[in-house]
Amino acid sequence: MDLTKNYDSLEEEPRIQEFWEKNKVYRFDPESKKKIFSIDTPPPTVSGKMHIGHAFSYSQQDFVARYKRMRGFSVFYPFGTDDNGLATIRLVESTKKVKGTRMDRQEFIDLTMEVLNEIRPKYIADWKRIGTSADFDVYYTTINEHCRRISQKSFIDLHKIKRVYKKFAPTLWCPECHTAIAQVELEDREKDTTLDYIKGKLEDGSFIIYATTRPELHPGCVGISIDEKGDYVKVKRPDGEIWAISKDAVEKMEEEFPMEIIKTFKGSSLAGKKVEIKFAERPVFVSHDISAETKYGTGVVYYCSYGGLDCVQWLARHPEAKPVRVMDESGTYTVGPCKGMMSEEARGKMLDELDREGVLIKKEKLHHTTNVHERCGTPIEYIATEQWFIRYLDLKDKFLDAGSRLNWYPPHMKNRYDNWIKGLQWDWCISRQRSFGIPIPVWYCKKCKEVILPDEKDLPIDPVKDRPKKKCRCGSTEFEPEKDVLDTWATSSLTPQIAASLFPKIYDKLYPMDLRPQAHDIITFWLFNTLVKSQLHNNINPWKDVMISGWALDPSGKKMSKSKGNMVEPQEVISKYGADCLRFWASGSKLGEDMPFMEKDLQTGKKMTTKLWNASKFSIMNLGDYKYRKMDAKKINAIDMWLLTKLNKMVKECTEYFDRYEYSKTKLEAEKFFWQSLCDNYLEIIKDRIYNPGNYTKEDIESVKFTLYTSLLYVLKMMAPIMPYITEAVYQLYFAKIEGDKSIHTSKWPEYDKDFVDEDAEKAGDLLVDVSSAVRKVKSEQKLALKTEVKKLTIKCDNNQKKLIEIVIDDLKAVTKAKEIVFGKETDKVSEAFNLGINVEF
RNA sequence: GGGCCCAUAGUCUAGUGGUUAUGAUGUCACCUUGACAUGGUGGAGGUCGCCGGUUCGACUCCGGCUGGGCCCACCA
Repeated sequence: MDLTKNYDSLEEEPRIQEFWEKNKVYRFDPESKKKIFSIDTPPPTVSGKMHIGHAFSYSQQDFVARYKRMRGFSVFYPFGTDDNGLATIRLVESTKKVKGTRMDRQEFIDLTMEVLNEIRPKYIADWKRIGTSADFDVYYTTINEHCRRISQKSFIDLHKIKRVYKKFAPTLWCPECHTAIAQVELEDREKDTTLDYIKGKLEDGSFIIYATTRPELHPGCVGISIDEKGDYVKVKRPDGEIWAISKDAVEKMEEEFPMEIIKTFKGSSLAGKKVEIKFAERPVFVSHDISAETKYGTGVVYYCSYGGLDCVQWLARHPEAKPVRVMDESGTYTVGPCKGMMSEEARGKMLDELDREGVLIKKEKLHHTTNVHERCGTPIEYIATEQWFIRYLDLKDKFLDAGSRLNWYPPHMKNRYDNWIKGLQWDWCISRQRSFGIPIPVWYCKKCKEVILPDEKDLPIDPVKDRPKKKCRCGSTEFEPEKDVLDTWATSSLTPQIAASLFPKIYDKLYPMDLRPQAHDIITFWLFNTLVKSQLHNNINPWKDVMISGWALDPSGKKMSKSKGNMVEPQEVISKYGADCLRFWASGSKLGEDMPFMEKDLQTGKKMTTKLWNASKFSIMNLGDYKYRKMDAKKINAIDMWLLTKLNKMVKECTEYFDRYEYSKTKLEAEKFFWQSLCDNYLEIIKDRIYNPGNYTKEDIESVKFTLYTSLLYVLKMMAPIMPYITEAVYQLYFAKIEGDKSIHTSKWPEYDKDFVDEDAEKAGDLLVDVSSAVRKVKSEQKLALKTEVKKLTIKCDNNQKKLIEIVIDDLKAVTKAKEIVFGKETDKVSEAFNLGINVEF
């Protein structure tokens, strides 16, 4: 770089990045005596490409990391990738055109590892390119040996304290992925379907009418419920048929189905009645249940194993009803007329069958939301299988309490956490029926079925390949391996422990961590799960602070998604504007707020870069061979003191903002100081001193150079966390050799210095700016160039103002090009905008 | 249905119990001045979503409403 050129971020940034890497500027030194600030960096899921939302929130995290580093902390800022989950499997399946469930287990594992090793470096390169100041040597992938060991140890430890258990129970199941999934992996999908009204035959020949959205589950019907306190009726149809429905339902149905009430009674008199349900294995009995309400449907609910969470809960309340298995792991029906079909197809078939049997009376159009698996969009089923769970529903209060001990930035994000916990319905299902992932470290004794756990020192293990080192308690040496793997969240919920144990000697200094930065969409997944693990294992919170970023939205403020095709790729943006511009944009949103992505905002960052470069160019050229030494505040010129006062106040504010993770306000203040005070005014004011040093004393020149040097350096430092490239470029060009730090990013954050704060000087300078502004306005109105000389400038003001202006009168003359300045009353032009009037004679 | 967030010039946005309501972008006029035309100066553009209340005074605090967003639940 040299001063004559324009700054080209596209050319310079890769070079600067290389400089950082070569000099290991962001290296974490475990031996350092500095106080540690540890960050629980989110490990992005390796999925091909970084998206703009990543660029947005990772930039925001990085502002903080860089700030803390400059504040003198030894910043522990590791980097990991999350690559053991379903997302990875899907990536491999789609790029290699294979299907994990149909491949040999080991072959698929090998293939997946191969793909990961190939794409990972390219993927990480995007994070480096946006200027992430993590130490990329402090690295983990959630599938590597280190993570496998810690994750398996976590399983074993929780098993020992009986927090992990295995149970045959209905589970959320994805028929497409062939695996159990967790509540948090569900997504809503709007759907048009029908609510089907069906007749069940009572023993007296009358019919009880129930409505369902899942008629295909008839073979699995296990019961019918009503509200025992509700009002029900028997009605007579024109053809003589007798129906039993709730009283409330009559109103809704009688228009379409003429009916005459012949008897009114309480729901309780239906209880115990036997009902013949078509295609059900055996007759079911009417029972009371709290979930049945007369005002919904017909007031009669039919329950299947398993139509949904409600059915699962109903079965738990009705132990007399035994579940019937109707489908296999692929969601295929194994019994009844729909044998061999999946739910969608089965629904149509079953409706035809029911119609033919004469029990289908009505199909009502219904628009509702169903749960689908977020990874593949497949409607989920509930299937009873054997799964491993972490038992935590009993600890809701503990987690709520732990959550309230975290410092939330911004505070209202805690509500999402609380809301989630209050709504939890299931223990945490951690087993997945996949071949790729961290194996659940368990064998079963073939003889006595006892669970055999490996020794901690042997971890990680793969029970399919490895064998237990000792006999079962019953003496048997025959074992069955557990084939399931752990859900990826079971591992990624251990990132603080995973990262900290990369440096075992200082583990206690790293964990619990200082900060968890992340976006708001995964509060319920990652944040909550991490807290759970830390509480279960160590009874402590995993971090002190959590900082929640918002999302990057599309230009019209809509969420970006692949399906909508409104994604913006950061790579494109960077190759056009550079990383500083992207980061500048990301710094414009308040923490936690979503922000629409608009290309013109990148232009603003570009302008900022150019302005920083040009102002630096001007300053450096004119500082010449200036030897910096701290000046005595008493020897500083008034107008210089004006700027230094503003500078110090800005430093104080910006520091306070950054300590609260309010990087956007820091940026705002620093930008305002730089553009308005420094560039628009100060640089113009001092030009006469700079260009005509002969007209000034040595002290005047020393003062201006000291001020210019300090202000520019401070501005660069304040902006360094946000725009790390341009600030580094200028620092290297000029300041590095004087200041002695190898990088601006390891230099010290400026400190507020009260010696350089002078209220009178600030007021005087402000008056100067007001007057010169008014003069500019006059010149502009008269269509004159700003350099036009003023013969006589008259200022009308009070005595206090006069005294202040006199302090800076030479600078005022210089900046307004006024030959003469007088104070007086003979103003004929009073500017409305100012509380002082001026008169300008040319 | 529950919870949370948001509403400020055409667009995006800052902000505070009393100022002339911030900045960007766009727009209009002027200025090619020895850092910068990727610039500078100035102008126009707002009943701060609506309705009440508290207050001497509300864009700001409180309540309600409307609209938008997010999270959660449910729709048998």
